[in-house]
Amino acid sequence: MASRPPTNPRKLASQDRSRATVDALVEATARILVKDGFDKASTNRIAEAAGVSVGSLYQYFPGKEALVAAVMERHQRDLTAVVSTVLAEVGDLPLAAAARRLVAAAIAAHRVDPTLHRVLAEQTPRTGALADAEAFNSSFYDLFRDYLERHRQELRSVDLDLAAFVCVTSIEALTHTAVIHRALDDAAAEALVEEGTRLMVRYLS
Amino acid sequence: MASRPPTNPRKLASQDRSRATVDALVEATARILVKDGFDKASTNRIAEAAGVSVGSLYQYFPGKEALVAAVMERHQRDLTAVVSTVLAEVGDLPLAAAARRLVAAAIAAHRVDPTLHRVLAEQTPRTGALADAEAFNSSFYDLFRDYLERHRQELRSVDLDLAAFVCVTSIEALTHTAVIHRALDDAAAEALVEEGTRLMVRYLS
Amino acid sequence: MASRPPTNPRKLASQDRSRATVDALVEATARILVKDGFDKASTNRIAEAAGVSVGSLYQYFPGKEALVAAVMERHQRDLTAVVSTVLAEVGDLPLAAAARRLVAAAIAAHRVDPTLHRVLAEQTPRTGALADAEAFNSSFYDLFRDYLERHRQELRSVDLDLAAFVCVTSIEALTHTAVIHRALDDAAAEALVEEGTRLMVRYLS
Amino acid sequence: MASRPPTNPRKLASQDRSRATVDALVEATARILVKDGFDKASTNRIAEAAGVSVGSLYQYFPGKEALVAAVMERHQRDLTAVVSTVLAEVGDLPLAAAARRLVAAAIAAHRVDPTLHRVLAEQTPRTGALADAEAFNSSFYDLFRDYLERHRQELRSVDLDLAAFVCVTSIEALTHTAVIHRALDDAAAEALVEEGTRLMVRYLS
DNA sequence: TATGAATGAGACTTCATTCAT
DNA sequence: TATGAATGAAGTCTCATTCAT
Repeated sequence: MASRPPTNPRKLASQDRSRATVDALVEATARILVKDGFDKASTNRIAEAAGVSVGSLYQYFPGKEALVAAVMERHQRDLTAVVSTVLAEVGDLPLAAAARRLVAAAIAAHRVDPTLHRVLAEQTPRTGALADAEAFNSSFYDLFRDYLERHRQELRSVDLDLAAFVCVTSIEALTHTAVIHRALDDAAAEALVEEGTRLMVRYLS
Repeated sequence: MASRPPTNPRKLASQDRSRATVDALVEATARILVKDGFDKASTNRIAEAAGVSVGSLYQYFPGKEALVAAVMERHQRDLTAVVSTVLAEVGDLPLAAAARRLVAAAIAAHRVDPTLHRVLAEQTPRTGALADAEAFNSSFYDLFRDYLERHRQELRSVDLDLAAFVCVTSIEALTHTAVIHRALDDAAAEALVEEGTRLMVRYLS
Repeated sequence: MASRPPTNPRKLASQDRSRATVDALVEATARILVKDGFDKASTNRIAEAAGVSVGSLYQYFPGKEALVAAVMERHQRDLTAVVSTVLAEVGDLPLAAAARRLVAAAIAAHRVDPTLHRVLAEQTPRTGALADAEAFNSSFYDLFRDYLERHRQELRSVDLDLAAFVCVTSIEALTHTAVIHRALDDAAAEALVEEGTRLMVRYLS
Repeated sequence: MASRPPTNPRKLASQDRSRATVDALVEATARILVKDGFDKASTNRIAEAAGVSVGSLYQYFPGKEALVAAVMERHQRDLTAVVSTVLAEVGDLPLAAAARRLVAAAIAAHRVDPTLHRVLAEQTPRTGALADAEAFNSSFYDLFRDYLERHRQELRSVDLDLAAFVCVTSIEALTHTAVIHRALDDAAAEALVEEGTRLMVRYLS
């Protein structure tokens, strides 16, 4: 067997290697964030945990902030995945049924990686590059606004942007606070879904 | 009888001096927090801004965290003052009227020192001593629960603790997000009061 | 009963008070030295432990060094008391008997306040004022030289100063090292007395 | 065959650089200890004297203590070299001759770097990591015990461990005190050798 | 004389970032 | 491109000492 043609694969290998390094760095950042908190997450420690030299770290990220931002984005993607899946499923359901599923999904989303979520929410200064990651729930607004738009006839007449803002902000605050600051057993979660659903439904209709 | 021993006056002078130093430090911390953000608020800078030596700072506060906690508490006291005043005023009003005033009060509270509020919310890691300051809105829960208790007959049958949690958390999130992340002109504020009121009233009745 | 004549007693009272303060400070210094070591013995802590203000401390002692020096002197006085008592008792005994008693006394002396002794020996920098307190065993040299002088006829012909130096230094090192760095049970102490005695006696005769 | 991968040489260069930094730091520590004493030996000053940044210092040593410990070890190695050389030379000589050479060697050892020796002995608190360096003369015990073992027939019957302890401790104290606290001219040194030898020889036989 | 608040030099240490190899 | 030794500004904190009251 001859050796594989070198150029393309080599480039690919190189790209893969880059990709792997980037992933390892983001992964290591998340790990340290969860294990030791934001303050202890120094670039040197992250590089070491990623099995990479600090020099390489700076090859791929302009600094610590960028790494944390990457973690935030990845986390946000994970959450969005949960929510948008549900939204797709309930797209045709009437408000009451959809609302219930959505509140439940919000709780589920907050349980994806609660420790990371907490560190990101409580210890990470929303400054500089991180300030933008603060655009946080913006994808949820959009997704939910879409739903509302398509179910306009079920709603009282209302500014959809405002209604989406009110619903998303309230539900996110409710589920966040409940999951992060209270021990949320199944019964409590059930009650929370109940109340959250009522809050949304009665507000919108 | 001989003239009184100078002990008491002396002690008082001493106490005043201490008090003045402590106040100057807390005040300086707030100023720097607002002007330069959490990260720039080093103990040396705070001491300098307070016109006091670092040594004195450490005589009264174990570190930066304690200073920021003191600022948080002071800020929280200010907010609570606004809200509890209104709650006292509306104690006898029916739900709909009270709710409107309360939502307005929540917005007013968030406008007490918005920049400080923002820094505290966005840049201050809730870690160590600061983690407890996270007991944040607990005074609001209590105050509002009292109101609900006294107006029970206007409400559907509901767990008051849970209802208070839902209302306070939602309204606080709504007003916080609106004031902090959106430029809230008077019209928008008016609309927000409208929506917030509706959210609460319909949820509770 | 008339009040006592004021002048003299008052002065005395004052002197007593001074004396008491000085004693309290030295005592507190020793206590902290033993409990927390030299590094933790700050003037503020010493003053507090003595129930006295820092200001007063500086009224009586020029600084931390002076306090430690006072503790050293007091300790040295205690040790000297032990040794000189024994030397007085054995003044007329022949060398062999006297030597045995003296070595035993050296061990006893090292057991007077072993922790303080250790702190003084191991943690206290012999610098500045403390360097002189280093004149340490000088009183022992003198006392022992006296003994040798009075028993000259039992000794080989030898420079008494040199002989005293050799004996005192050796015995002190032996007992110090044994007491401080080894757990010295009764059997070991007995053996040490035996060897120390032999060392001295054979050296001198 | 392609040219060898640069890894090894590079690593070596790296190692050399590290080694040089470490050496410079230890050397600088010793220099400052000698010139200014223990108290003045701050990490910043040491780093500066070594022509290295503080950061580098902390890359290799956890703190001042570790640096001083390294100096102690190096010094101890130097002393041991002197003594063990002589012990090797006199291994076959009879006690009297060997003893004389050993006492002389002890004096010589104390003259290797007397100022450093003094600083280490008088100003360096035997605390934390430094407490262990206190294992100080243990190598001398071992070396000397070996000699005694091989010359057992020349000795009275005696516990070799105890005898080694007595001899090493005494001679070390004698020479230490003489070199450090007395100006030891040649005549005095000669007399000291004489007395030290007598002390050991008569004690052992 | 006593008090203790205040001082501030300076010690220790960390960490984001650079750069020679 | 990777490496990791080196950098040094900057932050945290302590403590001997002073001095107004």
